[in-house]
Amino acid sequence: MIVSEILRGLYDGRYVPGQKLVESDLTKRFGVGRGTVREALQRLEAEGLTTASLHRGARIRSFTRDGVRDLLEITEAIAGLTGRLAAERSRSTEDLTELRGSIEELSRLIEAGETFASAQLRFSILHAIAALACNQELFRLMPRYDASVVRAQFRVVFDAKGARAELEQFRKVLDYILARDGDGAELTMRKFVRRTAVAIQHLPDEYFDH
Amino acid sequence: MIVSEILRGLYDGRYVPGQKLVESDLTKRFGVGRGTVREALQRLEAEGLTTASLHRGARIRSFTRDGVRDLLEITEAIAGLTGRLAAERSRSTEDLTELRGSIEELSRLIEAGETFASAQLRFSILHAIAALACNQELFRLMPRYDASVVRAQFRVVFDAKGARAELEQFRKVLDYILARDGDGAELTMRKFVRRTAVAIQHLPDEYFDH
DNA sequence: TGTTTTGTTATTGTCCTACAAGTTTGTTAG
DNA sequence: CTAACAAACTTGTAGGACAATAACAAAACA
Repeated sequence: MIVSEILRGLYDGRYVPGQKLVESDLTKRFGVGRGTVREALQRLEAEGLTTASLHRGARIRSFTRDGVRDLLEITEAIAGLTGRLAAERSRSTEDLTELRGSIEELSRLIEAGETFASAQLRFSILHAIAALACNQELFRLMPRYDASVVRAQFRVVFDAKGARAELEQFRKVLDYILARDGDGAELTMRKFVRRTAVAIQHLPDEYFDH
Repeated sequence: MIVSEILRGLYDGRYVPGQKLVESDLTKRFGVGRGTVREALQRLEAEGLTTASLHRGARIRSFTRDGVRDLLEITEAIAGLTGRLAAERSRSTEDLTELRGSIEELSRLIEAGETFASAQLRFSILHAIAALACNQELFRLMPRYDASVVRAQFRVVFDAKGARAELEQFRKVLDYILARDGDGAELTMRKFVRRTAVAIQHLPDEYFDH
């Protein structure tokens, strides 16, 4: 699939924010028709990974300082809602124990330096929390790939230290969910995003698009 | 544009939730190629107006009871954020006076029974509030058309009485924005959505998809 | 030299046709 | 009435053609 391949390429640096995606290149690269490529590009745009303008084609998104602030403001609100709903609505105890298991595995992966695997597991943990929230619409919003662009563009922020801090937040959220404390879960999820937002805003200008 | 035409058709009942959208019909109806139709359908799906499944094509979305609850939970969070940011960040006084003018005009349109015009103005008021929030990402989320489906499917809820209640909420939000009261603006915007959600949940089963 | 104009090229937007893959509908036999 | 089968329809995908536009390079001019 073109979309997942570009995502993967974004992770390991083959694609970088701002890069142009030319249709004819992609048809050759993936051996598919132009229609298929165009559909993939549209999907990428809908999910926030690229921006397109008329007769100019698609580029991988590149955030300005304000742009990433705006995105993370919304992400914070959505993450908070997810935490709250998970705490207030989760019923399945087996999902919760599975979540605890995933968190501990993430801890191992981080310490082992398995960055790609831990990024994937991190995503699946967020997905699991969204599942606890029993809200299907969250799944329509969650796989938005703009988060992947943020991680690619501000890679320095997502180091092992940040990962450990995130891990701690995951543990706290899980406790709040178990305690059915909606306020606590919301606040923790929000802090989890805001910590990232603050770290990014502290970066110097050269990390941002202009 | 196909998208806007279908939106319009959804408003005045030519398209109804659950209805199938066949590519060949649309090519004839709009006199465009199949590729163009497919792109339009994809855009509609990305924006939540239709759902598509493999080899079965696209249908206009039809909400279950839980589905619309889920959607409005998220809408409430986003609307709350919009209100908060508008109160905390708005600087331009001319935008504010223009907003006040739009609200008064909406009042006139509602009393005159101009339902389509008032629906459009209502949308542009929400847009104006989002503009006050100074967050470009909100504009990427706002034009999601799933709200149009909700209005089409649960039409009875959006009557003149509801419109007047909304109007009152708009006035309150504007006051909170002028007072730079983020908490008040957030709460009012949230109530504004929740009122709709509650009204919809009170409808009998036959209004919902199963 | 620097700037404006013009022409070339590359890319996208849209259309068309064709065929394979899959779903839905209709028919017939049991 | 049900199940199996066949036909018709719809979608998914490939590939080609053409016009519209943008990006770039070259030429003309001040």
